[in-house]
Amino acid sequence: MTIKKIKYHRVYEDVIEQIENLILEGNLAPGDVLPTERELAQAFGISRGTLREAFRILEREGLIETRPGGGRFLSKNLNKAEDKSRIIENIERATIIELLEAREIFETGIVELAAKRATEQDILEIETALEKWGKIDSDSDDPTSPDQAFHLSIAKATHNVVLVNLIDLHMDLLQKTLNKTVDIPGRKDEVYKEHFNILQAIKEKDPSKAREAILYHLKQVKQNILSTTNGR
Amino acid sequence: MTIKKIKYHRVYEDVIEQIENLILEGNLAPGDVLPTERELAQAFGISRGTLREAFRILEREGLIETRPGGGRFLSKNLNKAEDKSRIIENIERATIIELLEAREIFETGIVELAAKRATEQDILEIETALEKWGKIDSDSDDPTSPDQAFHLSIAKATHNVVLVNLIDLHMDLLQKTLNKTVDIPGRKDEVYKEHFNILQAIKEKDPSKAREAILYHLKQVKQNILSTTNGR
DNA sequence: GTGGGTAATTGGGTGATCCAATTCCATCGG
DNA sequence: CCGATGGAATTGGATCACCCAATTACCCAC
Repeated sequence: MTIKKIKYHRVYEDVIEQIENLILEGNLAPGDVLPTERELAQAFGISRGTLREAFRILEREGLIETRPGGGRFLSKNLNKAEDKSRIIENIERATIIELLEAREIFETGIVELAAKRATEQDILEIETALEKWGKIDSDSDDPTSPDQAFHLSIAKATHNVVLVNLIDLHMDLLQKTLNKTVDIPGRKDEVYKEHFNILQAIKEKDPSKAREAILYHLKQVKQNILSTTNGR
Repeated sequence: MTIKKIKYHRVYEDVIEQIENLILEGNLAPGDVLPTERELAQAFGISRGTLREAFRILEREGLIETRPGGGRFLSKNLNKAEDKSRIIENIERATIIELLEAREIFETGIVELAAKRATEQDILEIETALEKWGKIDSDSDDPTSPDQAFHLSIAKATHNVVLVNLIDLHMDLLQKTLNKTVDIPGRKDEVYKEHFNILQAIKEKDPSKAREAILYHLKQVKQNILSTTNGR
């Protein structure tokens, strides 16, 4: 039997959940005013202070708005507000396979764009990132952040903030798993070579060559990950 | 002179900002224990209750962790915690051009995958979504959500949660702008036709045909948007 | 040392209390 | 009759004193 962490129960979290449920069940409509702090506190059987902690969170998430002296009411765009944080949470729960698959799709697009658009300055930054990767020795504590930096520098060459941030997010989520693959003997040099080829294609402004280079790289990464994990 | 909205000043927001600054300036390192509630409250010159409201937020954002009876300490991965919410904010600030460009990249990948993987059930759901789009009349108040549903149903056919959520996010962000393009005379029927072609290609399990169909559709969408806006 | 018990510390939560902004309504003036 | 006005009640913002439960630190017996 596995050992479960005992999670401390916070009252305010219950309250948040209950209020969220009320909203989702449609018992409360956008724009509706909520009962007063004092009423709700009594109804929930908790103190005003605790209730307000819950409201602070709901406020931050955009579910409710507060008019001091006036009252609290549901904000109009309740669904979207919550969706956005949920989207990231959903992505976090994805399997590595799914992440890699998505990454393959948009990183091929990124390198193609980068090959078309990279300025001399962009290329310089990619080179710098590549060199940092070359310098790390395997005892270094965090070998993936240079890798992140390399892929990020390429994304930046597209001059598209959406693509930059998507890669950013993905590298973050993959980081823990990627760490393990660097330990594979000889893998570090291979990665350097693969990165080098990508850079080369971008320098030559050859989108299809860049595409092939990143596809090969991602294929290797995938293989290495699968050999060190069980796919989650 | 323009009239500025008077923003109500919440004490707890100040506290959050100050603590965040302390962290960013490096005066506090990951893992460090924070002073006790009582000490900090006194230092800030506020009550414990207010201070705790601030901590609730910081806790939710993953910056700090709390051990009841133990104390509060900075969580190890402070940078990432904040990054994640920032990533979405960054994407929200992107121009429409950038959004469309990114979407082109990964929606082509999505339809290709969908064409390979769609089950009969998936195709049924895409058809249903398409029919709903056919039924709306232009006076309807929200013509884009059927459009969203269509593209979302295709993403679902990839059986990859990452791709589903990425499309979800993008459609959300594009929604406001897309609304306008439907008003263009005759555009509604064209969109139906374009959607139909995409579905057809998926039914035929023909990835490259699906790719062409979505590329054509996105090209049209882009043109229509550019004709109704000025690119932001 | 090790284990266990005890006291101090710390966050969790409550309730009474005051303040400031908002809302509501009765009142007054035209 | 109707709109402006000026309190009074209401409501969220914040504080303070207080108690509880979990954690921690420490000392002592073995």
